[in-house]
Amino acid sequence: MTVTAPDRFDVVFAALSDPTRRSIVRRLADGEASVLELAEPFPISLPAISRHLKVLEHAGLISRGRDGQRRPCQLRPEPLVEIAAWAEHTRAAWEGRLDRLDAHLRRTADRTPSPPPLERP
Amino acid sequence: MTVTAPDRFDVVFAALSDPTRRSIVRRLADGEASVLELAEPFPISLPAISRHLKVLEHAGLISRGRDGQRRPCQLRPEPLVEIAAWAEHTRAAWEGRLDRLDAHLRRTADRTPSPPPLERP
DNA sequence: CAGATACTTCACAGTTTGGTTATTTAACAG
DNA sequence: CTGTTAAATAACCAAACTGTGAAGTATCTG
Repeated sequence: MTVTAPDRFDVVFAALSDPTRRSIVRRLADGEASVLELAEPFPISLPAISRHLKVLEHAGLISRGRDGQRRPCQLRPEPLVEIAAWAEHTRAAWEGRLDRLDAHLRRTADRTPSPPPLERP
Repeated sequence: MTVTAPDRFDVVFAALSDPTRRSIVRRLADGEASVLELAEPFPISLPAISRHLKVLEHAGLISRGRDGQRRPCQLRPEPLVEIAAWAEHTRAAWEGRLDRLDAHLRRTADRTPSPPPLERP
């Protein structure tokens, strides 16, 4: 049983690759907001915002409610946690490599005064 | 001076939005590899891999050396750290919100048996 | 009912992306 | 120099993405 969903990563990373959408996500971290409120800072049309929101929703990064004629958006942090874990896990695997561990030990374990970068003629 | 580069996030998230490229990144976490070695698991052409690698390089996720006629690729973990930090920071901001803190306290602090969702006729 | 407000959906245009095959460059092996 | 291997580049194509303005839907307001 996998802890992380199969391939929502595709759509989550894709969703976050757009600056407008990242900005919206950051905005929603401060609390829910309506579509118009979210659109306000951006110089693009409302339909464009609407589609950005659909992308974010499809990625599981937001959920939308209904409050009268407004459709308030809420951040859903789970995908953020998942991608952070993925990135961290990958970095950790990289850091755990023997060769790099080796290099790291060489740099830190003894106090040899940092071997000069082997100047070439 | 900013620690994180201005908008490499666009290109980093975009780079990671492709499953082939994520797979390559994971592979490189286990150590450097040549283009042919990286291409081996995938059913796509070598030029396609080459372009994937260019995308990853442009995102700062890999660097490439030269060893004879091979061009070994190496993972560069910095962007991974940056996006993990971004995601975590965003999640932390969300979690820090008063309303959610409030809700959280209501759920945990006292032991009221979860008020039924206010059924509507 | 007739607006007005808050969005969403539609139809279209320009750009980007991910793949292909064919060609080219670089380094090694005889 | 010749051939082979590793990889990059060029030219092209179909699909997906991001924007637009116009029209449609849903909810409040009078």
